[in-house]
Amino acid sequence: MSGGVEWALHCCVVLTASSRPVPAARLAELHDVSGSYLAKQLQALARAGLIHSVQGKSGGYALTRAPESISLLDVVHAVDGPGPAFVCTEIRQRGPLASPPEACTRACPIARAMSSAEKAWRAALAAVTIADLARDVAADSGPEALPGVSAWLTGDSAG
Amino acid sequence: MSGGVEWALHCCVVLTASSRPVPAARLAELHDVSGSYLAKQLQALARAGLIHSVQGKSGGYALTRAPESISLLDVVHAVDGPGPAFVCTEIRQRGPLASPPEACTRACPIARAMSSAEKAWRAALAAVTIADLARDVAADSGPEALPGVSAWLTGDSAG
DNA sequence: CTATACTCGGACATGATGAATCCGAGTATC
DNA sequence: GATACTCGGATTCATCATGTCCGAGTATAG
Repeated sequence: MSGGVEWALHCCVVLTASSRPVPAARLAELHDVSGSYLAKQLQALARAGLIHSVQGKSGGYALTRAPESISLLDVVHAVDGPGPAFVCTEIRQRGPLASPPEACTRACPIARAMSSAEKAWRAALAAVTIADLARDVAADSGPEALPGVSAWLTGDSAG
Repeated sequence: MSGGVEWALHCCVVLTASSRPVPAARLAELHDVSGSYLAKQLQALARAGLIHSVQGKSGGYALTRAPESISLLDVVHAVDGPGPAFVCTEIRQRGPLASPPEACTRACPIARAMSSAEKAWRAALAAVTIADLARDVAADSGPEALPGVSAWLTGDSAG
C-alpha cells in the first residue's frame, strides 16, 4: 500500500480542526514531510472531491463534506486508486487445458475468495470516519490537542 | 499485491489433485506462464513449509499438509510476506507539534483503524482453505476437471 | 484598476521493489 | 558409476512509488 495514505489520513484529521483553508506547505511543515510530495496526495484527495482547494493569497485546502461523512475507504480509494489489490488474470483460460469460455460464467473461485476478503477489508474501512479518528485523537492526546494544532495552522510558524 | 499470489494459489489447487510430485516446469506449462518466475513463487511456498520439494529425476513439488489445513492466508503470507500492508511511520512524533513519547503508549488511532481492517481481511482469508477452492472448482467445471488435470500433469505433454 | 504575492496544478527526474531470467548444486534413475 | 532431470539462489530488467520542479490562476493590497 502506498505510504501516502498515512499522510493523507493525518491531513484529513487535522483539517477537521480548522474551518479555514490550510496551505499544503503548512501541513507539510506540521508533519515534517516533503511539501512537494504531500501536494500530490492532496491533489488526489481534491480530485476525489473529499477536499476542495481555494486559490489566492489566503488559500489552501479544506474539507468538502462533514468529517462524519468521510470514511477511511474514501481516502484510501482517492490516494491508492479504487482498483482491487488482487487482480484475476484468468489464467484458467490459458494453457493446454484451458477452461472453455462457456464454463466461465462466474468468476473463478480464487478470484471470488480474494474479492470476498477485500470486501471485508473495505467494509471495515468504510465503517470508520474521519470524525471517529478525530475523537480518538482527542481521547488519546487530550481535548486541547486538536484546537492547539488548529491555532498553529492558522497562526505564525514561529509561535 | 504481488501477481504471483494468483499463480501460487492455482498451483496449490492443482497440486491437490495429484499425490505425486509435479515439476515446476509442468505447472508453468499448464498455466502458460514463465517457468523461471513461477519457480520463485514455489520456492517461497517451500520456505514457508506449505509444499515440499523432492529432487532427482522424478522429483517436483507436492503439498506438505492436507488441503483442509492450508488457508489462503498461509499462501498470501508465504508469497507476499507476513508484514502488514499499512505501516505506521509515527509521524505524530515528528514536526513542531510532535506528541511526546509518554503520550504514545497506544498505537495512533489511524494505525489502529488500518490494522483492524487488515485483521478482518486476514480473518476472511484464514477462513478459506485450499480444499474449499478445489471443491468450488469441481462445482464450477465439473467433477472430472481436477482428475483430468492430474492425468495431464503426470502424463505426457503431447497428450 | 493595476501590481503583487501567494496559492494550487500538472509535468519532470530518481530510487526501490516486483518481474523475469539464467546458471550452478544435488539426487533418483538407468 | 554415468546420466539426465530436478530444485535453489544470484543476477538483470521493467515498472511504479517517491520526490522535485516550474508554470497557471486568483484574492489581496495599494
